[in-house]
Amino acid sequence: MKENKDMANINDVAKLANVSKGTVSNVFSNKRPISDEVKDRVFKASKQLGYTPNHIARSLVTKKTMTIGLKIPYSKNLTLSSFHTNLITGVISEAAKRNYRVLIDTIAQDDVGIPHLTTDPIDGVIILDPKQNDERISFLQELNTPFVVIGKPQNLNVNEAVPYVDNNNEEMVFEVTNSLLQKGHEHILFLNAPETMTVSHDRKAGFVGAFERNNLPYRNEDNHFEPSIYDDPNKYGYETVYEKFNQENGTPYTAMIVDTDKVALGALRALRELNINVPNDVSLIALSDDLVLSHDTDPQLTTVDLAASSLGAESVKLLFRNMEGESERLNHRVIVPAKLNERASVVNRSNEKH
Amino acid sequence: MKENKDMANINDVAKLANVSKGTVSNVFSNKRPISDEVKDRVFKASKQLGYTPNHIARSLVTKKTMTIGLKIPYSKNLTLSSFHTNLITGVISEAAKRNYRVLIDTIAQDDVGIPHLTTDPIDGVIILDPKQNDERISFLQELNTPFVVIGKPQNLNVNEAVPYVDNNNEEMVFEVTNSLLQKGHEHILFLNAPETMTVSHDRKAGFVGAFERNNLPYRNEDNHFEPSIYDDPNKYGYETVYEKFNQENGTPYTAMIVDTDKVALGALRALRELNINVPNDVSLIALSDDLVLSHDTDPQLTTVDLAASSLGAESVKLLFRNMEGESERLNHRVIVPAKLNERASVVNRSNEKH
DNA sequence: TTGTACGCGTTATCAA
DNA sequence: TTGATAACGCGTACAA
Repeated sequence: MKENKDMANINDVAKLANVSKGTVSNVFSNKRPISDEVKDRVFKASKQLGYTPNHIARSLVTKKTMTIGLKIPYSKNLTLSSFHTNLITGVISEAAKRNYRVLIDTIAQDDVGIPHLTTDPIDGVIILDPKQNDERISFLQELNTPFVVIGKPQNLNVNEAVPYVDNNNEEMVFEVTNSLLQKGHEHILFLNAPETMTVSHDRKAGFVGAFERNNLPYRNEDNHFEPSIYDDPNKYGYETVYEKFNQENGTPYTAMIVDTDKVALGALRALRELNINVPNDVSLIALSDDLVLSHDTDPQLTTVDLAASSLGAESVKLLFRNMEGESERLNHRVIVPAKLNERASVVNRSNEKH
Repeated sequence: MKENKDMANINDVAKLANVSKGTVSNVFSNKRPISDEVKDRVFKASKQLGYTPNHIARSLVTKKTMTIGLKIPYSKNLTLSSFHTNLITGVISEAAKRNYRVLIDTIAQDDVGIPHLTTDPIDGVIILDPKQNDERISFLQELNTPFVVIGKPQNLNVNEAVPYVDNNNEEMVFEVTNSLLQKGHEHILFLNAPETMTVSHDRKAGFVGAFERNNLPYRNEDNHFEPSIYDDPNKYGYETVYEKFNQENGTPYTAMIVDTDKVALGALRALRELNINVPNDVSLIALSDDLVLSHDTDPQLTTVDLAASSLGAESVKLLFRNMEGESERLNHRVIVPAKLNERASVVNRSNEKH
């Protein structure tokens, strides 16, 4: 009965079971066949001593931790959106299929550029919210740590292909914008993500492209990047809409595309206060991931489902391909298509008797 | 230029900088003062070789991983609710304050009883959703791993005090029920959590207690435990309400308390289809954590905020007190009060002209 | 500061 | 085939 004593180790078990260290090791790792009789002795001794193989010592020699990292940057306080939640779920579930677990590591935006003082106890890492010339990417390449980016990396200083998983952002916003233009909306406001995020440029390209395709004039102020001052997306939606729509001479836009579900909620609130009806006065589409939420707004929100869970799962798959060293021959890029869910917040103006 | 070679280790650096291993170690860990000149040599050599201290080797000797585990059981597929999300946020943020990170470990409900084959590379662990006689608790005690339970553990086979963090569930449901009774609701339906979860019994006690206090009859069918068949809480709310309220002779209840926000959404949907108005026909209160959601239902939902983020943060604080060995003298129990947010989904029947 | 034992498994290599 | 032996991985800590 060694109670408060330190845990038993492999030597104690070997001694008690009258076998060697190596045999105990093989019993637990199944690397070599062991006779049932010996196995039994070892298990009995282990149970008696309360022995469990030490994960750390094992990792030291196998160089596997059975863990992948997930690096989530945050701006001021950590707040996980439903996009994050779904993405994390996808990562965890896919990792679990391979008996891997997920180490969540949050970093303040300001610290993104600072290298870690020690290597992480992980076999690979998924990084979120890549910024232009994101220094995390060069660090990881130096350390030779397998990694995958969620979102489109734009590192000009890196010549190798960076593996990443992303939505078809340009195409997705093109399609959404195009469908609005086809429905007779000529003035569309886009509340885009912050300019520092690479995704915002793809989306802007799709937005502008749709106007060009339809031979309609695009004005630069129609694309509105989120200013960095906001840490509350709801507030961003509310204040921006209030500012843009609080005008004497009618509503300047007949449709809006907004970055996230939370921005949409803020926008809805502002429009309600301004007595602007959705969808009759203004149609609204959110690039969103919270399907529960969108069903329970009034009106039900037309959204683009970003399939965050798939993004997470695909990033794990790609990461494992990298970890297995197949990276050279494989696609470095996985595109997860977004899906338009049409609900009640969009109206067709062509049919209207305006 | 050792590129594809293995990473440099402490010996390589020591050799190149012309110092001993120990000195290099101290330069990185700051355990002993080192002259600036030597420090500089070491840093230069490290940079040249791309050396970073190996976290695993360090853990092996310090016996610290700077990581805490978070064990989340799931029933069928892993789905993280907003309660989980907030809780995780609280855990991560509080851990980050101490330079700790969080290893998320999900376990299928069915596997809760199966011991792990190796010790986890963590310094302590937080476990969620304790069940009656949860075997994880005895395992952790055997392994001497510091742990904290979120929710009330009920292990009859364990005599020691189990440290846990919980809401004041009995009191909270008592208050909520009491306030409804005071408002003239005599028939209240409680869609409780599954009977297997310890929390459901505390809540039932508060529910029943409020009837007793008000000298009103409590009927056993008024407390409805969630059957284990559901893995979708929305469906649970929808189907149960449909079944209970789809009757010829008027609505059998004038008020409902439901377990989570998602159950509330399902309940709202069913009531809408049954043409039962909330709150005029039936008042509704959700034991919920999603403040965004509750603002955007129609009507806005009266909820009890479970303060999941605080639950997470407090559990980390308690865990650290345990890890520092102070457990003997300290409180093993932290209660995080829930907070009633009154909104539009509850009506006062005493004032009505019924 | 330096040298060196140490922690705890794994994995050749060798022996039976 | 199975079992035993010894070297190894990578820092830390303590005596010299």
